[in-house]
Amino acid sequence: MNRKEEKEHLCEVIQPHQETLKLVKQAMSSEKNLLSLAETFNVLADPTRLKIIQALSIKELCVCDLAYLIGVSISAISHQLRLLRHLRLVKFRKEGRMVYYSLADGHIENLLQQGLEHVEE
Amino acid sequence: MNRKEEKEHLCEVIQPHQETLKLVKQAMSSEKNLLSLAETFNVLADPTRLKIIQALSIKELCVCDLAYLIGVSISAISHQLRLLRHLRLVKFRKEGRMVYYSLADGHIENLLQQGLEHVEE
DNA sequence: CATTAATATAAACAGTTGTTCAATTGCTCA
DNA sequence: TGAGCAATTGAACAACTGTTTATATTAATG
Repeated sequence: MNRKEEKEHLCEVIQPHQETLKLVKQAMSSEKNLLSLAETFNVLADPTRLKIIQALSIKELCVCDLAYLIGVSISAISHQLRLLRHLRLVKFRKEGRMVYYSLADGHIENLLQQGLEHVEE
Repeated sequence: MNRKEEKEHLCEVIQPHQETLKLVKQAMSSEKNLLSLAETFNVLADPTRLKIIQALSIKELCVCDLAYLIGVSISAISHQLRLLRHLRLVKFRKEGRMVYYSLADGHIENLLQQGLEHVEE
């Protein structure tokens, strides 16, 4: 009747799995870590950002070089760079009216590298 | 005048960066690999899928257990499982009217593990 | 100082994504 | 066989994302 308390276990086979659930629950990472990890992977889930990160892992580059190299508009690159900047994954250096970007964080570079090894098999 | 050929290098400082661009271009992964890698990371970019994958990396589970464990509806879990199935990342085993899922691919488990190490620091 | 070049930013748009709701399948057991 | 349950599926919807277009900012250059 009261459909408010339906967040209980839904299937009827509670007994056999109760133990398993307890076990798995204990072994799992914290909600906080999992959310944060999902965010990190999300950064790498877009081809443009992936290319930016790989390019910058090779060499410091200006916005225009990145746009040319990757083949998208300067505006699009600039938007992605802003995102990466806010996540503190890239840093920049101004030289006259040009802005040179480079990676600020070794972690993301590692993840990219490890991902590539999986893909290249 | 002819604005069709604007896909050339847009900034004027072509000379100094031409060499750099050639260098970086050579060092970068193929378009195909990068797209495929972005797709892989994309699977891990959603908290629900991340939790499903981690849970299954610990133990085989039925849909209902996953729903209960992760705290989302059975339908939502089932939709995500279909996606993971199509990507051949999970496999399943039917037992009566219940379906037990487990990981089909060690790669994704490795990536998850390596990601966690980065986050947990 | 006016102009032009290199970025940055804002608003808008199309495409995608994850969830919910409702209906359905396939199985078990009485 | 038919009632009930686990899981699947399709449609619909809201939220989000990446790009474009247009405009602004800042610095060199003549």
